[in-house]
Amino acid sequence: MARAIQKRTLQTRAKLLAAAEEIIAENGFEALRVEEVVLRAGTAKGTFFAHFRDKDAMMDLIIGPRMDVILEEMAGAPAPVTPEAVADALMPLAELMTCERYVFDVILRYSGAAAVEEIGPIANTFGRMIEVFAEWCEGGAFRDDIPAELQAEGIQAFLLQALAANFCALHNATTIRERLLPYLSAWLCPGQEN
Amino acid sequence: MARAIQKRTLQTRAKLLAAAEEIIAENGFEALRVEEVVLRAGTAKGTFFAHFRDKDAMMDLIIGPRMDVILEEMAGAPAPVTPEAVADALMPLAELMTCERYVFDVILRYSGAAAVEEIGPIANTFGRMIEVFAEWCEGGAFRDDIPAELQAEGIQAFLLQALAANFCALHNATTIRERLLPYLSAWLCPGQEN
DNA sequence: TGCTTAATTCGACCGTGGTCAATTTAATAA
DNA sequence: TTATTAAATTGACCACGGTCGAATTAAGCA
Repeated sequence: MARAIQKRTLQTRAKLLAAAEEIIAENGFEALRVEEVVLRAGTAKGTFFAHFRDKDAMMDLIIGPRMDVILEEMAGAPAPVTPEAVADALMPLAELMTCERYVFDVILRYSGAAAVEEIGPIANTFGRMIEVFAEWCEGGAFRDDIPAELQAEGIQAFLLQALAANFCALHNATTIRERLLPYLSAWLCPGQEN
Repeated sequence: MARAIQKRTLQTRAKLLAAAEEIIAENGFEALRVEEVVLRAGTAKGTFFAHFRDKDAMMDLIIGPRMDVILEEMAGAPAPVTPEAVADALMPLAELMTCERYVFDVILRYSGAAAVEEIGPIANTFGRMIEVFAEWCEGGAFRDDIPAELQAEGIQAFLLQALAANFCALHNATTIRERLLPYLSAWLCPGQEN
């Protein structure tokens, strides 16, 4: 029969996550070593992998919620009604997503669920992102020839395009916002003196 | 003073690449092990890393040219003049880019140059891709309120969006083409009964 | 309170990418 | 031809993510 989860289990998991957050606060995501996490948490290495499928799964669990916080702030604020305002509204999320190259890689890798069974925090955030963007588009401020959800998916695609270019040697002279705005204008307000 | 590159050097490099291609042909990209490459090439492990910065750099060198072959075929063919035709024209490239999850990951990682100094084959291909797409858009078949290059970048963004969704648990019921077409129609021909 | 068994933890071990000081090879100078 | 030296190659070694069977702990039952 299925037994209840032990309190110990939750404690161990919390200790591991706390240790990870500590390391990230000190040295960034990239610098996180499983070895170091278990050392600080006072557990064995095997315990780590009993709690998280792999290192990236833990990252998913740490990065996803951070994105959610920002996303829910966006959802709570008044909907932007111009491409410029959309770009502005996206900046906090953009900043988090590009805080490190490694973070952006993890986000990309987990943006679609890694496996069919399991939709992780980041994948969920990407779904939620579409909802939030779609709500902006429902308002009627932008084009009305296509569904709001399609518009939302376009915003997401262009956001990723602009963020990826940020890490590109050829294009990183311009800022993310500068790169993003032309896309958004052309996508959300086609034909309007772009 | 600078000495000429030895013939031996080129031979070794060729042997390593040949061994890698062989392994890929047999078992796919994901299965490639550096250990196995040097074994088949008859060299030491260190030699591999004297020729390629890391394993992924070699992948860049193998995947990039494969993409180029397809891209130049696209460039040689008549330009598509409808969103449907654009989607069709993109399919061969899409198939290569998604042949393996691992391949798509490498492509994404190298699509912007990994480092400022060095623009690799895949990054080059992404630049060339914009040129080819832009030429399609110059033709005047699509919207004319924005520059052809911006249109081209949009096509690239949507291609990547559609390919990424392909690996996503939530969306992989539909085909890449099905996912791509609505984006292209809305992007290239806004306002036309989408 | 002890017994049984599922859940949890442990840590030695492995696979694989990547490093580096030492060695070998070959291009040029003497 | 021989000496010199830069380039290429070698393989033992390291770092680090991840595995697995053994040991331990605690939940439910008699």
